[in-house]
Amino acid sequence: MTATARKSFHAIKAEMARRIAERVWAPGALIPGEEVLSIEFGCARATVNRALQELARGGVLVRKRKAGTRVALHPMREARFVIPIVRQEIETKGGAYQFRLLSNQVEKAPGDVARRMGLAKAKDMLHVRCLHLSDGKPYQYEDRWINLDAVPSIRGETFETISPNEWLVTHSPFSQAEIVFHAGVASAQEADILGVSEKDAVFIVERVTFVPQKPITFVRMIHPASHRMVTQL
Amino acid sequence: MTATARKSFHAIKAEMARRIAERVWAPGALIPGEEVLSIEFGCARATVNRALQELARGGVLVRKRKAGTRVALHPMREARFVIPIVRQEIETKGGAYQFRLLSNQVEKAPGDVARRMGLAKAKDMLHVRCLHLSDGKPYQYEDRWINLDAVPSIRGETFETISPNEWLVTHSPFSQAEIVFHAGVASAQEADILGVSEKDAVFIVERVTFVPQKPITFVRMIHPASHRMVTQL
DNA sequence: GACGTTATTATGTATATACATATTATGTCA
DNA sequence: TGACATAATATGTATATACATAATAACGTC
Repeated sequence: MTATARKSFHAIKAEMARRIAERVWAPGALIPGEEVLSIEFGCARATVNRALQELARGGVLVRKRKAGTRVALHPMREARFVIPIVRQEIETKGGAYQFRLLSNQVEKAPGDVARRMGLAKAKDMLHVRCLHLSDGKPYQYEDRWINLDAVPSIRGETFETISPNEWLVTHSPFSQAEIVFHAGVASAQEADILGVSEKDAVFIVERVTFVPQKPITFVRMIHPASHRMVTQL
Repeated sequence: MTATARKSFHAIKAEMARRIAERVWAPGALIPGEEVLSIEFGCARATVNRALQELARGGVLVRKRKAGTRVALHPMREARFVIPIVRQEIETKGGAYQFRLLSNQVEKAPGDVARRMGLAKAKDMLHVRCLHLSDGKPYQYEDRWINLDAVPSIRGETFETISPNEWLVTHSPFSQAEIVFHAGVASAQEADILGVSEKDAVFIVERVTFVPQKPITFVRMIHPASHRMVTQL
């Protein structure tokens, strides 16, 4: 590092992160304005701005017009999870991916499913159930309801070579989603499918996806208790 | 309203997101270069660049120098979770927060805890256990090990008015973390503390935080099965 | 045709400038 | 004093320009 400090916004961001971590800038403290910082770092205000904005997005800074920028008092740090398709998730972990279609038919959706999708009353939907395996062992049981009004072209699909998961991500991108994670107990049927004991703990992910104003699909994904969802930040 | 009615990068980003969602730009397809897009939208290249970069960060676009920008083939969408302080989490949900200190002493850390923190051999650490309650009901059982070398000033703390969680976020910001989520079964002790039945499913979050090269704390947070972790995107 | 070198090109970043916008601080008048 | 209009200010965004960088395409040599 030469006397003329590196001035890429990455370096500036790192230096500011260091100051926050080492409490040079204490939690809650007002830090210098962009103008001042740009002079200190010997760069343009836009460069400082970009570094500050990224730190603010990460939750360690709080910015308000006119009021200035301050170090977050309660750093509500945010973690980012990638939401891959199951096949990729398994293959990334080094497993051999397979999936097994368990059922695929049009049915009247139960009330709670319709409610989760924001629909006033139950209606016919495509109900697809399948099991994803890693190295031959059950990895995830997927129980999915698909709104045929939103994705009519899925009607004839047999899902013999492609899983509904993958079909949907490549044929019907969504713009909004709600994801819920929780722990639960395996029902008799679920335990049987996943090859675990009844009443065993399972890791459950539920996801509803939408295009503006229109629900596409509700899916409940169930993993054996051995599953780990990991993230770094 | 034409596509070029507004030219803020937000609007441009939204328009491009729409084109991706509606498959005007199909998955895997190469989209026009920044120069071309800036002409189409009637704005500067920098504006298009910002919109494209944000979409790329969100995972719907993949950019490579010289090769250009294409729509992600397998949109590894990313979800963002805020990691709030438990107290905030409870209060945000409208609960009355309380916490109860269960134990607070220096002990030799078990081997698996030391390993999780990247330490070669076990050593003395501060072991703090406490229970966080929402409206008087057990919400989270926190079992924490703190590396006294990294945070020596915590030694005398009694945690009578402030939880270790809150003490650490305000006194020792971290720069890296690894977070693991999974489902498990409550041990007899855990079940007793959380007020659930033994063998009930529980939602477990484990987190190790570091300052560069130095582990600060390992914490295991256990929620009753009724707990829901929710995110939108 | 197989190779290493060079040119080309799309994105990445920096800069000065300008104006927009939200919010606070200030001043005025009843 | 209190309500309300007005000025001041820090951040937010847009723009034209310039150069950096990575990856590909083109080329020439053997």
